[in-house]
Amino acid sequence: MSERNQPAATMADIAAAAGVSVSTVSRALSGSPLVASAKVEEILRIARAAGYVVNATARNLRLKRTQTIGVVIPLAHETGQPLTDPFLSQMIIHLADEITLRGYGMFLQKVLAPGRDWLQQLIGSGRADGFIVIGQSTERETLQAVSERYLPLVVWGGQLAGDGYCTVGTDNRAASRAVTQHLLDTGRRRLVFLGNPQLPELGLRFAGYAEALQAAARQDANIAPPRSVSVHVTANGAYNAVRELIADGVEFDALVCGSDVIAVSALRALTSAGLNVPRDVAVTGYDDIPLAAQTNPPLTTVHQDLPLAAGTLVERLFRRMDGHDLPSVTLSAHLVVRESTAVAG
Amino acid sequence: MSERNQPAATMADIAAAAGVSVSTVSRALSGSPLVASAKVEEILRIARAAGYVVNATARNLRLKRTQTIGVVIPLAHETGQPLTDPFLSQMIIHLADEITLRGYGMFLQKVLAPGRDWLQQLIGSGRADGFIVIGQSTERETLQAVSERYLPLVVWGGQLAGDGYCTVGTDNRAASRAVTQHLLDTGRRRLVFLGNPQLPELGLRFAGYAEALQAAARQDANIAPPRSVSVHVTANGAYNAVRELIADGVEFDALVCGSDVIAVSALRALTSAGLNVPRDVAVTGYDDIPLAAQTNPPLTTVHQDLPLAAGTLVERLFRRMDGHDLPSVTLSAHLVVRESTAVAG
DNA sequence: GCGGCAACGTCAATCGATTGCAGTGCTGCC
DNA sequence: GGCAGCACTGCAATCGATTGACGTTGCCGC
Repeated sequence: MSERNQPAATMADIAAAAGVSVSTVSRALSGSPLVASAKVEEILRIARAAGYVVNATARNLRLKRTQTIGVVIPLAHETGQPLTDPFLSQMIIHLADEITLRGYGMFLQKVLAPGRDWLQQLIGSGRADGFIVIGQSTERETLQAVSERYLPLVVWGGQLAGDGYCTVGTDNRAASRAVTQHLLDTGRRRLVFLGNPQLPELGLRFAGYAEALQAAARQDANIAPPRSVSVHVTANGAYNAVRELIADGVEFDALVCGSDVIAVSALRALTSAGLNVPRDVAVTGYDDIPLAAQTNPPLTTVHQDLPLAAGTLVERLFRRMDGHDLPSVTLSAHLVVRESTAVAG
Repeated sequence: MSERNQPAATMADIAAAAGVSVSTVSRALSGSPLVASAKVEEILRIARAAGYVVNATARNLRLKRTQTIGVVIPLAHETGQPLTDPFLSQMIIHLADEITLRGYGMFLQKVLAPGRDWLQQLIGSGRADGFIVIGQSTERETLQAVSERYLPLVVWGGQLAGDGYCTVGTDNRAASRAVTQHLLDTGRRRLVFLGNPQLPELGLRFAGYAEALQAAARQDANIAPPRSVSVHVTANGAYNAVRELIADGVEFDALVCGSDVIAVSALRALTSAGLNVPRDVAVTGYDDIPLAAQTNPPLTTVHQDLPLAAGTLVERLFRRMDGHDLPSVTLSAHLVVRESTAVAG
């Protein structure tokens, strides 16, 4: 093992071996027409034999580009607890696909406790040519501020009025309105929203829910007013919240959950409390993770096209890296009705 | 927008603003005791005001370390088809956690069609200080060759005799033997293995399955010999394979699936063919992804501790980066019995 | 035989930071 | 008063590659 970790060969080594200058090696390797083709062959042969690979760091420094996209997951709202929402992790895989496809690498960074200037720090470090931020967390101001001076930045999340940064996301409000309307149409009257409306996406979903309820309440006085219960995105957050709701004697016949993960946890809580879904309580989610179709009963939810979402994020980002200031995009999402909201009876 | 994408400030700018040399700024920023504390304060103030961030590329070049871990997913065995196994994506998130915790960044790279020297290329590029390869795919020789000359490399996967690289993984063979034994104990006699044994992990799982069968066959002549059906890891691979199995008239009362994803797909196929699980056919998986507990019926599978796995991978890697040549680790995994293997009747 | 023009290579600056070594200026001690 | 010594600070080399601006060589034609 003595040969382990020998210093890697440099261009100078190859140049020496080939009896030419470093410049010539550099040009040969990048296919410049300034080098005689016989020489290019030779240099390539030597480089290959030596297992030489151009040092990315040096090249990046010189060229001021890294061929790398930064993907950032801010988790200001979550203290501790590794977040493992399948939606999130699948998104990352799809982003990796899209980024790899374009010949770029992906620099993944979770930001657990965003300090002052966390995003500026990341951007300023020059590790990536552009950034995708997944989820706004509670960091809207930061995103807003940064986007005013830095173009190659795209955010997955909810599109809020007044926010100037480029977002890609589904129409959370409309989809949530549709979910709520579906529950009302199937006879539910006391709907509780589960999720933290501080987070932009969940805030919009809550807004859609509230709108649908209020509109319906004008026709039907039996409809309970909007009510939201904030929930930690941790493993048992929703479970505990639902158990408390029941313990507190709150009456409800439907839970509009801010995400599928919350819904799955809520299902468990309801079942463990002896309540039947959908007979006693209907439950809806959001995201349509693979799990949603398999729960018992299967979950009514909102389907988001993840590959399309990832593709759109990356495509937007690359066009912004080219200097185009593109606006936000809203992707369509559609209601998927399953048994968790089947008509009681 | 005219101020967008202004060239980032450099250390020289800060030095000029503070009326000192670049060296002093560098020292001040890295907390060197060689700089008068009043001056440090001043430089820090100026740097902060200017939103200055040390350029990571330049620093990396100079220091010859990147504070970055490369995570590589080789997919030689899969042509096309973005792979979205929840196990894999969850693993990535957990790795990101562990890596972030240690103050490192994570460079994620999917290698779709490994060419000659793909891993050497990646390592030689100097983008990361160490590499974690997730899954051996069909690249054992490459891993073997590289590991002889490059220490900071850890592989998630199956541990095969004769392989010299450092792996972390569960005892696939023993766990699979336990699964198979469980099926035999509950009365199954014609067990078919689903998965591609070319892949080390699946090969070991197949081996465990075959061992258990052969041992039992010595007591009971009714036990059918081992039989494996290779399956693409794509969305419908297992579904189609199972349908074909049925169409071909193959008799079986249990499917030992190489992974939960395969099992879920197999469940669908069986159900769609009018077969009842577990009455007509028992089904088992491997990984215990969240989905496994929620399928209908819930899946008997092998639980792997993902956070522990990720933690172990990263811990091994860091110690190898420190120059310690640690051996492979086998993590324990345990059988989780659910209804998909309930006793018939 | 020599001017001139391709064709091909090399020199050296550059990217932005780090750090060993060499000052510089001031203090204090004899 | 002179000098050793300390506390800072700056110079310049360095990391490894890229590339514009020059050499150099060879060959052709007149």
